[in-house]
Amino acid sequence: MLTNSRLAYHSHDHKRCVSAALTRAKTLCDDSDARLTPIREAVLRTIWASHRPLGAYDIVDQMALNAASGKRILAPTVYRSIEFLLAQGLIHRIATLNAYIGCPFPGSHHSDFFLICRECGSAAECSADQLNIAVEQTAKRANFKVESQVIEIAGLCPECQHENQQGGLK
Amino acid sequence: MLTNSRLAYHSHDHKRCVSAALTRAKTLCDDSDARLTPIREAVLRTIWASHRPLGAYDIVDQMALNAASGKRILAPTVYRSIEFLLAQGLIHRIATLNAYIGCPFPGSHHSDFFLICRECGSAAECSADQLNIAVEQTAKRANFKVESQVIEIAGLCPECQHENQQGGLK
DNA sequence: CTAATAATGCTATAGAATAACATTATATTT
DNA sequence: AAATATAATGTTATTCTATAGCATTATTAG
Repeated sequence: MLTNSRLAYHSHDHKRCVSAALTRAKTLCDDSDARLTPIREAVLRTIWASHRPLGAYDIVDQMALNAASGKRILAPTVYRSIEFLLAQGLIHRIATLNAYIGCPFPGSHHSDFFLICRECGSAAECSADQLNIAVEQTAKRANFKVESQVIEIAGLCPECQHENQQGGLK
Repeated sequence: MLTNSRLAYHSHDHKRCVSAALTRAKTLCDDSDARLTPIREAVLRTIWASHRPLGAYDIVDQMALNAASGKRILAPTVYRSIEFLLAQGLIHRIATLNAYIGCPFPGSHHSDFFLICRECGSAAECSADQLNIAVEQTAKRANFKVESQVIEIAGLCPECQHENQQGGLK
């Protein structure tokens, strides 16, 4: 099973996640003649600020804060960057949250799903053959031809399960 | 595998789907002391007009048409009915479409998923142990505690695959 | 019958996403 | 380098989805 759940839910040197994501993004865009402009890169960096899916307007606000000097990047521009990053496979949309999250392993073709913690908000991306096979087989039994799939699982991540136990009834 | 895919994708006597859904709804609401008011029933009937997920504002429009005489039912009222019907398990929300669809087998506890045809818009609900087990096991490997899941699969239903073949390159 | 609770009506607004068109930047061709 | 085409961004307005807040009406409980 391919997953970034270790990183997503536990404290770690997140700067490495960000720099790795940006490096991969540059490489992939170079290879496919896609233009990772400064704005697009800034949007990607903003999304990668954490492992929590981020709403489009949160991105707008964050970018305004970070570039406190210049002019605001407005919603349509952010949405265009999102569209670009989605097309490149550098980010994913979380339908149940209307939010966006960085893809930890772009480039590798994968049918992915997300484990989203309702407590801390962090989401891990996973790819499991077993699940993809189950999807294919059940669809096949209905003679349905699968083209895309959205699998979003909500619950408690390891850390937040632990904290809930410690916290008792609170 | 529990599914209504036969009905959802193929022509059938849909009036029976509607009356069955309404009968079940009344029974379930009676049993749980939930009040299936005329408006709520009308919303449920509107959603059951087809096997295609229906947007909240489409419901608003349809209800205005049907009750052409009296006064319009406005969005907040429709959303309240939706909230009620979701709570009773009589309908489901399709996150990828921001739309709502009748549950063909309410009352039975089931972790369900949807096969949504991008061509005709019809969606079948399915419940497959194999898929639920796969979800549980993959989540377990990440030490993630599952509470709810959204699985929405898009593609082509049997009918629309067939039509595409017949239509050739068009 | 009255008080309490639930449901609906109604207005406004929040939140997510895109349309349409102007402007600027980048790439391509000559 | 200049001219042209293409891509990206700026800007304003709007559409679509969903809910907040409060008034009114209906239903239930005592």
